[in-house]
Amino acid sequence: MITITDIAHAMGYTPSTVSRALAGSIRVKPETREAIVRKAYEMGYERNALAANLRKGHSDTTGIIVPNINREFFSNAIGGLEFTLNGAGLNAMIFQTHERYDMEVKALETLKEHRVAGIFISKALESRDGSHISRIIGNSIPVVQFDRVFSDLNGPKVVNDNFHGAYMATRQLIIAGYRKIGSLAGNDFSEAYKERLNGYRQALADEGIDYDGSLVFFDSITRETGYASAKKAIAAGCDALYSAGDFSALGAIEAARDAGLSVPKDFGIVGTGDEAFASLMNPSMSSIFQNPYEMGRKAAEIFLKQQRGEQVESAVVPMELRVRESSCR
Amino acid sequence: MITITDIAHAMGYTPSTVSRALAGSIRVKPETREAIVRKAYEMGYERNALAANLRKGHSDTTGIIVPNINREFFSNAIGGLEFTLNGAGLNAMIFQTHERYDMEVKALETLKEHRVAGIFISKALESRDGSHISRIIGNSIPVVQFDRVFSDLNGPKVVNDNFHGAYMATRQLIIAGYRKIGSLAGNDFSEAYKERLNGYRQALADEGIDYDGSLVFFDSITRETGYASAKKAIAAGCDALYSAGDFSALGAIEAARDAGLSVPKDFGIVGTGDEAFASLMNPSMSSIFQNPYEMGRKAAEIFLKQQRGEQVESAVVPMELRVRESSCR
DNA sequence: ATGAGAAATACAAACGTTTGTATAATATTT
DNA sequence: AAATATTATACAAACGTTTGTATTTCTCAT
Repeated sequence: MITITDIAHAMGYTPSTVSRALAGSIRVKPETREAIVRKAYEMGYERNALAANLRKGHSDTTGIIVPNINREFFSNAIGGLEFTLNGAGLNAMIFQTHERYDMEVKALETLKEHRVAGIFISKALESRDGSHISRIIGNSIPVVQFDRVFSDLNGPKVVNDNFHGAYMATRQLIIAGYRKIGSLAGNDFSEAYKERLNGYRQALADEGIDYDGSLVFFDSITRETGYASAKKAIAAGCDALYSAGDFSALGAIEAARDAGLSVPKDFGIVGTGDEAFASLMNPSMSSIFQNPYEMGRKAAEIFLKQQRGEQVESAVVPMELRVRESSCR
Repeated sequence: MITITDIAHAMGYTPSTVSRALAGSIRVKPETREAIVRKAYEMGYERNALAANLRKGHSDTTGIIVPNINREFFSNAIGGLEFTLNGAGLNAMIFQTHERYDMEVKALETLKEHRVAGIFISKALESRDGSHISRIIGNSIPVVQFDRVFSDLNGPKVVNDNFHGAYMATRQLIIAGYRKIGSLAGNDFSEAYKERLNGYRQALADEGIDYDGSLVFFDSITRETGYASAKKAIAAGCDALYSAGDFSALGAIEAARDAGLSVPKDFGIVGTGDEAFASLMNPSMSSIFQNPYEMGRKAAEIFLKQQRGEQVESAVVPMELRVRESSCR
């Protein structure tokens, strides 16, 4: 494998000059620079990023930690991150935690070992607080949190405007004529779910509907739990639900059907996340689009700003209500 | 940041001994090893993977190149790869090509710069052959191809048994009683699609149905092209389709509905890929499951084998027909 | 022609490991 | 007790860059 030293020897220069030439430094005469670049190409030189990173003390690679990459939301957020990072000459190592605390710790340790330039993280459900991040990373590596953030951990965060998303969804159901609207609120007491619940409550309040705590179901937001909770909601007389997740909304639709209710005529629903299947179902499902790609882009931009030494602050990405058949009777 | 040299100085050993102790070498006395490990922990030592990789001449990181991570297939294949690689103490850098040749080249160059231990690649549609891989990587880094492989590029490959998948799908449609069965065959003349077409033809032949080339549509397999092709197929009298993709199958269902046909009573369909929406639709869509997680695992195992110097060979992963409502009248 | 200043390049150390070889310390054999 | 074998650790180079400083070479004004 050809090194800059080989090139230097072959041309009678020193490695330092070759290094600077290849880096495009103005400290080397244009003609020599060109000659060196040409020679490097001829000799089939490939820069060793390992050595360069070691010498520089930090890597040109960043780390992304997410619960799962096979969710619409996260894969698109990664897409946005990658796009912006690549544009700045940075790469990304991706780690999945599968919602497990120990895997999150493992990922952080590996990224620390690799002296990555920065870390983007969306927390695992199992992780209660951000103390492990402080412990492992400290402030040796800039960390940008997105979507699922640790409320106790300082630093820039990119989150959705969950309050307004849930507000719009609930309001749309009310306007469509549904009267007894419950909610599948999630069981992870993260900011995101709290905010969604608040948005739901505010929408009810603004439209003069009393809040009824018995119509709010705190459970995980899977298809199964959604089905079970919706069954209870229907038994309690609900004619609509705002669900903090799309899979639980799907379960709710199934529960409504099994209860002999027609969607959207007898029962309305709006989900959250706009998973691909939401628009492909029949009837199609209304959902709140989270704009994950944009969140990824924002997170990366905040990091790049921070890297340039500029002041950074957290960002809120607006959600977008996508009204489809399931919430329009 | 603490280094092994710091630990060595603090304890009166040399860096080499500390290095060996932390690596668990038997060349250092058990008691010293333990003492060093304890001290390292106390001092908050974090190994610098950059330095270690440089010295060793290769990285503990591998590279994964896929068209897009936000497809059911690829995100799960990555999941399988990661699971196996992590178990062997390896990490992965993921790159998306977005089906573009130039991005594939870029990814390969970056991975080469990083002297990754191995590369897993599923080719971009735009890439006609594997000459760029030979050119950039040569045999400096082991490459394992999966799913979308370059037929002209040697080395281990992990592919689906596309022939049998398509065969089973077509046969199921015949057995269900459909008579004039066309195919949405894809327009990318890769092995995968060719094999699917062959499987389709063989199933027809085995059931004594004549092959009619006019019922086979070579086009990309998007929802839109699927809709358009299915429209023609219906006009030509088809009562069923085997689609080489799920999105085109979805388009076909819409085309059938718009033509006043009921699915599956008047029109049957089986897709390929088993995207999440296939099971969530109404009627649910039959599809061939590609077992991407298993493909990822296999690819990683082949790589690990190769790394151990063992003989490796390509693998074929069976597909699984998931019969649902859309193909059963 | 000479000296100052600028431009171009050389020198050398450093980043933090790993690893082959050498040496010191201990154990074993005769 | 001396010679040998074994074990434990030290020494030093190397991986391929980057970068601060020193040196040489050139340019230009005096």
